[in-house]
Amino acid sequence: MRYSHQRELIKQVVYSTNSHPTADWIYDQVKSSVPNISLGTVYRNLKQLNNEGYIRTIYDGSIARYDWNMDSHYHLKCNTCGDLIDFQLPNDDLKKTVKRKFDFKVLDVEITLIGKCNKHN
Amino acid sequence: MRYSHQRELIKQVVYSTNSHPTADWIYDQVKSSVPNISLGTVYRNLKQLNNEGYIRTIYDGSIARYDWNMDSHYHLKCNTCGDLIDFQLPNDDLKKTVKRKFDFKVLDVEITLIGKCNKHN
DNA sequence: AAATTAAACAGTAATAGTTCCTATTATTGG
DNA sequence: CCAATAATAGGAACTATTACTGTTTAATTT
Ligand SMILES: [Mn+2]
Ligand SMILES: [Mn+2]
Ligand SMILES: [Zn+2]
Ligand SMILES: [Zn+2]
Repeated sequence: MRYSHQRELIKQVVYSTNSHPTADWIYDQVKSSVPNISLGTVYRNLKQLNNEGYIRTIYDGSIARYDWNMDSHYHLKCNTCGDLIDFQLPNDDLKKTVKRKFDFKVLDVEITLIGKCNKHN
Repeated sequence: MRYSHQRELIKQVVYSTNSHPTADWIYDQVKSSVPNISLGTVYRNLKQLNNEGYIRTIYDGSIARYDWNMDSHYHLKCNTCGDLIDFQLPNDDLKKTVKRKFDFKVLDVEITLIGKCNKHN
């Protein structure tokens, strides 16, 4: 992967926030340095940064958000303000612990384990 | 909510499978009984069935799938064949237990807890 | 049973997020 | 410096979903 000014800026923007930004938000930020960058460039580079392991892509309902934090961690999603908050836990008694530690009322738990099923051994 | 033939069929289709079907797949199924049903009708009714608590909507990456199983349960997503498989577990030592019980190699765990954060008490 | 009312409909246009295409520009190894 | 080609800007295309509108249908009232 060859160096590109745009990709470097995009990476910096993702690394500058804990807000799990969308492509659009990142686009707006980078535009202040490179006014005529195109949204396609943002998406292309986000995908590359994802594939190279610099960032990860998480889906918030149907929209993609980007996360510089590559540690194994989970997210609390507030369905009032939309915030996505990092958390890390030993997996025991999730709801109660989250209520106690984060003062976060869990209404819905979504767990997806991604991997390979036994059809492909 | 007034009775509708279309909604009844849509509900039956969702209840007839464990595959967590997409709107499009449901549309195709229902078309065999009601050839000129429109996709908008499928989406509208799926949303109503969801709001009335007959089915739930789950997001598989960026696309919506529908699930008749209203019990608290989780999903295994195979990233080779795309299958979404139900599972239910006490939340302890997830990866190892899943590997042992389901012969499913977990590459990535996604957990989202949806609720309300402490800003809204 | 006919008339009335409004929910649900089919068909289609619009929207939003994302990817694709192409001619041009920028990076880099030699 | 130059040639090779990766990356870009700008815009078209695509996909899943929602919104709009005139018509049909289910339910309620005469
Ligand atoms: Mn995170
Ligand atoms: Mn399920
Ligand atoms: Zn909040
Ligand atoms: Zn599989």
